[in-house]
Amino acid sequence: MTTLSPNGAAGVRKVRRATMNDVARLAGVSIKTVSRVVNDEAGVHPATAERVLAAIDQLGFRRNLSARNLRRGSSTGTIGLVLEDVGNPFYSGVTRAVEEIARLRGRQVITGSSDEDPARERELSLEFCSRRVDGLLVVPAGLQHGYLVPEMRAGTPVVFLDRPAGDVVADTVLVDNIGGTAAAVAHLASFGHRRIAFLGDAPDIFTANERLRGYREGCVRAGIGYHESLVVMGPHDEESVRKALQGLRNAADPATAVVTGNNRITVHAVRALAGSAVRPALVGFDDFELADLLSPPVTVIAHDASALGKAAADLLFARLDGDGSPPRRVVLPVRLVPRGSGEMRA
Amino acid sequence: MTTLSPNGAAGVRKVRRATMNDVARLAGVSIKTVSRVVNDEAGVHPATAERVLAAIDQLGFRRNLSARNLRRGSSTGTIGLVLEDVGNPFYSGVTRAVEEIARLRGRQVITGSSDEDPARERELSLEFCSRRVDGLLVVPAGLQHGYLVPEMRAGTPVVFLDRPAGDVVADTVLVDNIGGTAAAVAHLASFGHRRIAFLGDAPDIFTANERLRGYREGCVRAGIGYHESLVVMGPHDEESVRKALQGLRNAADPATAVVTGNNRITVHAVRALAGSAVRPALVGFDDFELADLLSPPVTVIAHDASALGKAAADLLFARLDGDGSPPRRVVLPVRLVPRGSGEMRA
DNA sequence: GCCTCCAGTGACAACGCTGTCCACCAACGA
DNA sequence: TCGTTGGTGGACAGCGTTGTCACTGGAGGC
Repeated sequence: MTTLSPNGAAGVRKVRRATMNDVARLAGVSIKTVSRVVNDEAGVHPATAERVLAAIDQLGFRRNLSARNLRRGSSTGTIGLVLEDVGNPFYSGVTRAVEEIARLRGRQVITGSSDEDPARERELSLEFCSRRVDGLLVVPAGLQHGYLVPEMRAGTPVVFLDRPAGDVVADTVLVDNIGGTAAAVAHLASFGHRRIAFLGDAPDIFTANERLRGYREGCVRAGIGYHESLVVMGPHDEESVRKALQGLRNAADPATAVVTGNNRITVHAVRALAGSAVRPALVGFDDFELADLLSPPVTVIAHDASALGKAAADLLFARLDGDGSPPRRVVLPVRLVPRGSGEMRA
Repeated sequence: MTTLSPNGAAGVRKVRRATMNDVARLAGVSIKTVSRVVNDEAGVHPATAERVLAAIDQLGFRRNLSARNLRRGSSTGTIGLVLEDVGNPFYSGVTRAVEEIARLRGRQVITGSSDEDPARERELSLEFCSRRVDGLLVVPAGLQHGYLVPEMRAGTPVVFLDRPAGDVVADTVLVDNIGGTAAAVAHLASFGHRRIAFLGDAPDIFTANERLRGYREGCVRAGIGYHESLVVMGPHDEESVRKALQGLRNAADPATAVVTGNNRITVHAVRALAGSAVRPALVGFDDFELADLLSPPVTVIAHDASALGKAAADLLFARLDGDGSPPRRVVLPVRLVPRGSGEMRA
């Protein structure tokens, strides 16, 4: 059993790491021979290799990948992933899927959360480019991505996911936001609902806006008309969702059903509605764990975080493999999962 | 509005990126002057700087951080995070917290999921070391970490989190697993429960084992005794949890309460119990979203993923700042959140 | 007029590694 | 005997950057 303090002699920091040169000196061979051993190249006498390996072991040598990649001009073996918040279950699912694909291709993933801040998104993306990532996956926070044009032109493929880039034509993987909310409205209307409200995120967020469009289309198509008074958009913490629902209930002609624009809003709504006797029907965008076990359960528009991540990563690697076809836009389908969240009118 | 295909001339890949040399040639200055401009060093004539910046812009130059770090021998500005699964909400919370601290220190985070596979954990950790991460955060999957000793000795600080390292004395941040399950048992016993079961994960997982110990201690302390027949340990998918619960219910002296060993098991249990008329009281380890909105709500032992990530990252950066004190073991407190999940006996 | 000083600039080496090319030494056939 | 081959090993350059140091020319002091 080895037990060792991490710092060797206490207080000593920044020990110089052993280099191939050190190994070579210790083994009494040239640095090139060490390189050959480390890279499993042929043409080294077994006895020599043995000596080199012993020296490597003794010095705790580990080859410096930066130097190797610099010299070989080869890829850094890294891909960058910029998203809104790794802590959000949806994006962590995306991250996991990307990691999985990257792993199959022998790449590491370096992530960063933009927190919906365009400046931060830009900072992260460019930082990753400076690190010479082989490719970049970006969930756009802002609307301007001209700053990535030089990077793309220089050969770093970029794939946008969940939202499109603002002013650049590039590979993009989206989900069918419009179809989703339209289906939600159709679903509710099929149960006789005519006063269907929409609670969405800030309208400058692409997905929020698309989902509003889908909602509107759904209303028109269902013949129940689009009424602005039934729409509340904006940043949604628990309190504002509660207020919005209150307003919709107290109106002259109250809403009997609500469509929520993303998982956070849905959860806030569920919490706000808990315990109240008269509850509007609820359909939420994004599925979430335990939605089926609430009472009533929550009908949702489900889309798959890992499918999104996988599609984007696959596209990125296709580009890395030399696919030079025109930029693609992939739209992943969504799926209505009916769970009976009060659609049946009393 | 700039619109540009990412690949420039279709099909052309791997364009050589502009280097400082290219910029220097274009601007008609020496490479060193370009370096000075890029690094905001004093002593460059404004007009010269202007020319250089124009060239940089025209070529889409971005300094190569690998080369820079190699030359300066300075940090790579990266820290590695090896965990079980970024897709798990608990670990994604950890990731987010680590990212946050890293960001304040101007570092990027590179993550990898081990999937509870020791070989994969090792592979990821060593890969990160080859990339010369400034430090490493590891959620151990295995019990042997001697492979990290050379890295630690070479000056890469390593902090283990959530679980301790197997055979290395090193910085570790844990949560109070034993205290947590003990408190859960005490809580249930205070409501008169005497037949309290425990459903835990595979016992070779450190946390699972600790939580079992806490459960046992709690039972003994509450004077209700420890009965092996009330304990089910092992890999837990939904089906096996369902069967275990059935077994506990159909026993001669059935359990009236259940303690579950982690969030996944808790969720499976909730699902298995849904709809049944007679339900045991339930206390779960790990809090989870919407636990309060289930009926009945679920009492939990809560611990904070972001607190764990933050504590570990803080410790790592303290080491990077030169803290050479002996390895520390930090144990974060847990908190019982009573929600009334059937503790009251009928 | 001469010397000093300084702002502005560049030449060069080196970070750790690998690709290229060449040297050396046996053993072999002619 | 010589040239040739194959196996083994090393010298050297250079990836893209920065630290060191030295050079230039014009301003200013005596």
